Amino acid sequence: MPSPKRRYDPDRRARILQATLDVVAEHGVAGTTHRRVAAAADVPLGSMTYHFAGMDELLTEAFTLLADQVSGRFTERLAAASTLDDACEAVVDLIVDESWATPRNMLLSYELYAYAARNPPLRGVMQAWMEKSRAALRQHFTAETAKVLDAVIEGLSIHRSVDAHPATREEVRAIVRRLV
Amino acid sequence: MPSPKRRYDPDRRARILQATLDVVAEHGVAGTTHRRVAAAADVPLGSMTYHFAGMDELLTEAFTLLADQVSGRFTERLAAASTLDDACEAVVDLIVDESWATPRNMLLSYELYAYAARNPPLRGVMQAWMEKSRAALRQHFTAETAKVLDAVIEGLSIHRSVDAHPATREEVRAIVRRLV
DNA sequence: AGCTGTTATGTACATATGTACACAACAGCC
DNA sequence: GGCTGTTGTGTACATATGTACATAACAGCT
Repeated sequence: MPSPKRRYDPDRRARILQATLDVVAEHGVAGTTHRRVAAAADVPLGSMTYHFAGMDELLTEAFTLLADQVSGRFTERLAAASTLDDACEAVVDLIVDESWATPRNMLLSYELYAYAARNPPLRGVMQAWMEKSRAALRQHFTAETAKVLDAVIEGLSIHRSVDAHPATREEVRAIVRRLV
Repeated sequence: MPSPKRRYDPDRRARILQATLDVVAEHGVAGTTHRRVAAAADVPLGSMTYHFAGMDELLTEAFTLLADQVSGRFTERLAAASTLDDACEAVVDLIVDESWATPRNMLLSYELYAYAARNPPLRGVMQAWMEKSRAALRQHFTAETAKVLDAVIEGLSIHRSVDAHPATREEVRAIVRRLV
């Protein structure tokens, strides 16, 4: 039995996962199929069942990747702030910045919430995500304030994505200021 | 041409819509099929296409019904409050009360958010829902506070549904007090 | 009763979908 | 070169699904 060298290409796997998120963003979990993902990732259909045991595994891993990416950027943005004022501004950014609370990210979050409700492993992922966000906030605020801010970020982001006339940056800033 | 008397039974239609929500709650939009809904409503498959032009119409009407029911109860709960203290307690109830922020309601909300993102008519429904909630809050609080409370209710409800150790009623009360 | 238009149902069918699996391609080693 | 075990693909197939539609059931009317 020579050197095992189990070397299946992680690149392809990663590309499929990324494509899965693209497809979910465009068609929803309901419209996500092996074929569509394969087309989006530009891999043959056979690759799907080769790399992933089934639809569940595919979606679970894709959503886990999403949580990692998003919470990573969340933490980065907050870590970049040094003063309390900076931290407040970072929070405002996380709510109103078009490059963060993008329609795509919001959409994927909704799909994740819905999917995780019926998928125990993903519930764990979401709990970890939430805890990581709070930890990032705790670098600048008290534990209590961190919890409230976390909830407000969530709620305002959602409402802004629905509202026909979303709150302006100044309004959001006023709300954040009021909370700290 | 005698009296038109178009009398097709609205009962059956309503029952199908209710069953649709049940099926969505149990299997998600992704797992909702005409056959499953028909079985849940105890009607023949043919009734599906007879009463609803297609899956889209079915889901759109079902989610619209959900929004009406939920926002109705939201408004009722707040209208029952007479003093400011009562109003605060009502808000706390809306967040922590097991009969309101039920797993089922949260789950259906997530599915609705995700679905509405790709369904323009439902976006209007959601905007109306949000506006109605804010109006109910404005009976007791200023417009600004109403907006924040609305967002906090949303965010805290979601986080409570994810959190392994959700905030207690007292903690939530403290947060609400802090905001008004 | 018979006639007529509306309401409702069972069923058939084209298509989409998840998944398995027989094979191909290929790297490493002799 | 040939041999071998692993990695990757094209394809076939059973099943699930949306939807149409030919009838049935029935209410109202004469």
